[in-house]
Amino acid sequence: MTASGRPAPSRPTLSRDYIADAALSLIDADGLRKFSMRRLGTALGFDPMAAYRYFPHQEDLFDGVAAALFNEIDPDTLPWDGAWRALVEEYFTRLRDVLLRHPHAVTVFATRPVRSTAAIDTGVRMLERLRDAGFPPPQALRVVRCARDLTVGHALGVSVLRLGAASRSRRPAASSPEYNLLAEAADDTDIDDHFVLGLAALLDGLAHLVRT
Amino acid sequence: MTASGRPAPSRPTLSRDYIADAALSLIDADGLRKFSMRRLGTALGFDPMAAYRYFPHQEDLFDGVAAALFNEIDPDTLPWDGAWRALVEEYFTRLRDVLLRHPHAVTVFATRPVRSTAAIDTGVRMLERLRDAGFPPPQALRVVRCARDLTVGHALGVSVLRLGAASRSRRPAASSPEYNLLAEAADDTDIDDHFVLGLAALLDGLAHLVRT
DNA sequence: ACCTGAACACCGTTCAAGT
DNA sequence: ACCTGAACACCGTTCAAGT
Repeated sequence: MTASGRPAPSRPTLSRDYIADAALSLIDADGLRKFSMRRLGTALGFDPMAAYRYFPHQEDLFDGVAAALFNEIDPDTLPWDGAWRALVEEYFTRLRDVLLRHPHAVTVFATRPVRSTAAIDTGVRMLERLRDAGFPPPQALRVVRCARDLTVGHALGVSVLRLGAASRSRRPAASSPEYNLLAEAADDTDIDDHFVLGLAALLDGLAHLVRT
Repeated sequence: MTASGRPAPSRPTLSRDYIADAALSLIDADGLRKFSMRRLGTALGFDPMAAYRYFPHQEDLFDGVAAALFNEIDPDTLPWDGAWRALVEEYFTRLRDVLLRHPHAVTVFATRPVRSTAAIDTGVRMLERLRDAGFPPPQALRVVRCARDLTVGHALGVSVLRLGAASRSRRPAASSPEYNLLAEAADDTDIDDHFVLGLAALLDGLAHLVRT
């Protein structure tokens, strides 16, 4: 494929997608704090500035990372032909699963809108499906935005707690009786098991927006 | 109050709270990207390393900024004696309002748990109130976590869009008919008006957890 | 035309040197 | 004992110099 005659097993052909995937891998491995454009360039086997030939700014690269995360949802295999409720639950459950698989990258996803064509097409298709199910488009948009806010907020909160648990686990000693109520309740509930409950409750509460 | 006899109108007494408030002001004014420990020190009128005498790491300072944001909720004036539903709605509505007043600081709040005594006391009080209203404490904790996830996710999403709207407003031209459904729906809905709807729906859907 | 790395203007953090 | 700023090991980004 390459014009050069080198063996070059360590120098793949660069492209925006390839670089964005490599950036995500680097973030997964070492955390967002340690990520840098320079480290990415050398990790790719090129000079430290290599990524700049494809992404003029770090922000643009992070847009690509967010798009890569979105693609991991695999939106084409969603149950588009089923009930709106099952579609929305599956979509956002997948989004949560993807984000929790990449705890170091959740903030990258949460701090920018994903405007890739895949993301826009999926958004349009979701609105169409909800409209066909009886939601006026503005209400359908509100449903999707609410579910997205819950999902992203949840993934971010869980990731923050899981990543922080290793480093600074300064949970205060259960001394005061007041603290015990919170501590005991926390010990009895997994850190992430409220998502299914919350998403179901949210959609229950929003179902009445059909034909309003 | 100070031991020195200087006029010193520009050199206030430093303290952790004072520095955290100053850091929040600096973030509000110039954005999180431009914030630095050095800029904070000089903004306070001291040497660039001044903040390190009170916060050993930037992370600790950001914990203080998050605690300052929490205090802006003014939890003591919440309707603690009213219905659980009104209490939870007011609490998270205030949290949203605080965060939207500080769009540059939302990520600081969203990326760490607030473990100040004020935050813990408020959390315990909220659980007590929900328990008295009939929620078993683990379910009460799930209710609070769901509402927090929705609120933080919402504030983050809205802040990101508002801050990004000025700089890179690359919304594609409404060319394709497919795009129009999303664009038209977006034009007809404010970027943040789904929060009241979503929080109400969520709490509607969770109310059945009482006495389960 | 593409590639490379020196250079600029910054960071967070440490710590030796002052007072 | 407290304060200060030089110094270290980095950044993102630009751009002159190479090929």
